[in-house]
Amino acid sequence: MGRVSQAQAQENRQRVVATAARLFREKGTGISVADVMQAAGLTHGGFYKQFASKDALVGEATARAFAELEGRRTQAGDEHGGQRNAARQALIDWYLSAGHRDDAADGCPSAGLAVDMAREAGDSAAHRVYADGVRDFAEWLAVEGEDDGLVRLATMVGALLLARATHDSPLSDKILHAAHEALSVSG
Amino acid sequence: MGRVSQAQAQENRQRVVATAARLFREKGTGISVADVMQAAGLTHGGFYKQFASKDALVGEATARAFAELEGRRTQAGDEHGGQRNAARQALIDWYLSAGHRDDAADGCPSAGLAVDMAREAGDSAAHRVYADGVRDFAEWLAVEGEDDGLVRLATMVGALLLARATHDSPLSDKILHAAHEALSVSG
DNA sequence: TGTACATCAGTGAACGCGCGTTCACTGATGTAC
DNA sequence: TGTACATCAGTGAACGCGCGTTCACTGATGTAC
Repeated sequence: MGRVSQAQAQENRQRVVATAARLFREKGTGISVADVMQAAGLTHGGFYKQFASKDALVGEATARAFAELEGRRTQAGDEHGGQRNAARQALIDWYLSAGHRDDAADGCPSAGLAVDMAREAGDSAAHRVYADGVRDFAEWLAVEGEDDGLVRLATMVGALLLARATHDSPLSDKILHAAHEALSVSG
Repeated sequence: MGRVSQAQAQENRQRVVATAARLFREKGTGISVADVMQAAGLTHGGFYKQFASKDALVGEATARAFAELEGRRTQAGDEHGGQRNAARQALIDWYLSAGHRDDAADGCPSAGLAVDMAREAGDSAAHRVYADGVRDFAEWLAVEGEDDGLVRLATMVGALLLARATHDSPLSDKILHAAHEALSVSG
């Protein structure tokens, strides 16, 4: 193949991060470097020209996934003209939908990466990014003057993960519906 | 070593299942057969004399972990003389404690195995056992005539997994406390 | 109850395979003049 | 603006290692008489 332009190299690098951000959420951070590179349309040998290690990619991909989530929040805010309650409800509608359950790759990293973060060493870059992302998301979900959003987020994450784990059972839809109703009544 | 008595062989088999039930919850079902066997005090070669495959062990260990959870529920019921509300509150107290967060091996399989179930094929024995276990647990958590327990369970699982994923941050305790308060007020 | 032998739980080495990471090589890009 | 050459993104094969699984072997247990 030979050398590639600096602009092309940066584009390739970003594609690897974006691909990893999707695959880590869907399959876990255990997915191989070779699989990520192949999904990004490259061979695995070149990975270490762009990243110091797989851990470094996990850190960047985690940040990227939370940036995508923040994009969804901003979009929900824009679509509802800055009305916080309506924007929050729109995000909750998406969060507890069958679509989100069945598409972890484009979904919330608080849920998709939770177990991988729990089982990893505690002082990594990914960890700090993850904790910051969870805190920001909870703050956005908070109802001003009433709560800090942490319980609302816990209910959303728990319902989503339980629904995914029982995806082959009628229980899966029941969990989503029950959580959605609970979070729509009390707002 | 030579042959071992049938009673000893059964005891060894049960020890492997119990060890796997702990390690799968703590480290995920990705932990190796060799590691499980070593933790049970055996060499890995003999594994296939007792189990058809690693998947078979995952199925049995999942059932065992849910049986342990059922034991906790029964114990909570006994300790409160059959008073359902008090027993439920005792279990919630344990569930949302730092001790449970830091000891996944002895903890709730609904939470500890959720992501592994989500990422596995949908028609395994472990899946059916898992879905049944979640359903039973939710029913036990339900407040008769008021709800079906699914939202309560989702909040508990979500708070526990988020607390584990942020275990290196002050956010972790905050999540547990917020969820515990929410589930103690509304009962 | 004793003896002779078949059974089989557990051992330890090996299998093919995929992992994260390294490296010699390629050849278009970027740069010095 | 052209030319000569150094740079380095990407390739493809290889590394040591651990995975799930298999297998020849051991020798105490269980059983037939």
